[in-house]
Amino acid sequence: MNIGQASEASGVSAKMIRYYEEIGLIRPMGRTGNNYRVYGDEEVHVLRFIKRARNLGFSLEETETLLKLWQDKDRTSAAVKDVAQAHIGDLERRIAEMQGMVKTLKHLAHCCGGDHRPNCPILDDLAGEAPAVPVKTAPVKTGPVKTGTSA
Amino acid sequence: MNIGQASEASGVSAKMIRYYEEIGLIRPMGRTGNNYRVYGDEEVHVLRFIKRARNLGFSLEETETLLKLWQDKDRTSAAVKDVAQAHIGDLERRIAEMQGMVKTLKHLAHCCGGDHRPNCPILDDLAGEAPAVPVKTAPVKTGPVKTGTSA
DNA sequence: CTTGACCTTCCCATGATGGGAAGGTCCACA
DNA sequence: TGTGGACCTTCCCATCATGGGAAGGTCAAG
Repeated sequence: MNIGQASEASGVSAKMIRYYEEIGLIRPMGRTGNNYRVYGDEEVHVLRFIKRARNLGFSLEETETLLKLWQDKDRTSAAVKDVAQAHIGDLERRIAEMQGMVKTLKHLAHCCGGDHRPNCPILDDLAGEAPAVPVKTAPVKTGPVKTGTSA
Repeated sequence: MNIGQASEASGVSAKMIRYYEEIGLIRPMGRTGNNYRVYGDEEVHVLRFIKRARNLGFSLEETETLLKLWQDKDRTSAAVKDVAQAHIGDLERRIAEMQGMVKTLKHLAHCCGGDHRPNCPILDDLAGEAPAVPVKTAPVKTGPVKTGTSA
């Protein structure tokens, strides 16, 4: 199986497969005489694992950890659960932060006429005048999570 | 006022102030004889506007739009509201996507013993076996939003 | 033998931010 | 007057995960 077929079968782009190999997330594949990478079902399975982890919002680093745990027969399910729960915490923090933004924005939008006149409470708020809702969003790192359609 | 003081007064790092100037978000500042940028209250006000917009999750591009509307006396509040509502939609999509992830992850974590044994439904799910919850997250772009403490 | 669909590597861009080097400037204090 | 430290300047690099595209090799079918 060439990289194109592995890509097709796993849902991971050829570009990304090469990248994952480059950063050591997956082992360098064997090559045919023409220098083409060769993949088997085993490799596709790994790629799908990665794909699924990414779809659940795990970073590549977390994904690597999970991948190692998956391949480690002496793992404890507690170790896996820890990774998952840390990630859940991450997501929940980011969700809360964004919900705070939405709340403020909805309030401002509600107060805004949305008509032909220039007067606008949204801009007033941004400009620091009329601090309608002094929202207190926590200092949270709202990072990646770029997921495409999930598997 | 030097860049350090403007930074202090606006909450925008000196690094970012220079960057905003470079990308044309703010006008190039005047310089003193020693080539230092000089800032006045006007500029600090603009920087705080940007800071606040960023805290509400607007991208720099959206922030630029808002900034222009703010400075345009012929704007309509409808135009501003449109930008805000598009952003609310964005945020809500991302929130929904992340909530889907959390839901799946919580279910998996719940099913996971979290003990010393290797058996783990989380890994089983990632590996494609036992597709416990075939979550259907929509293909949403869950991008930036990196906000620090809000103003 | 040509055409087109693959594959390869290499470099660049994204978005917003920080880190840090190398060098100039300014002020306060001894 | 000198000097140290706190500023400022520009320039380059890193992040994170991904895509775009160029330049060139390979292969299979027509």
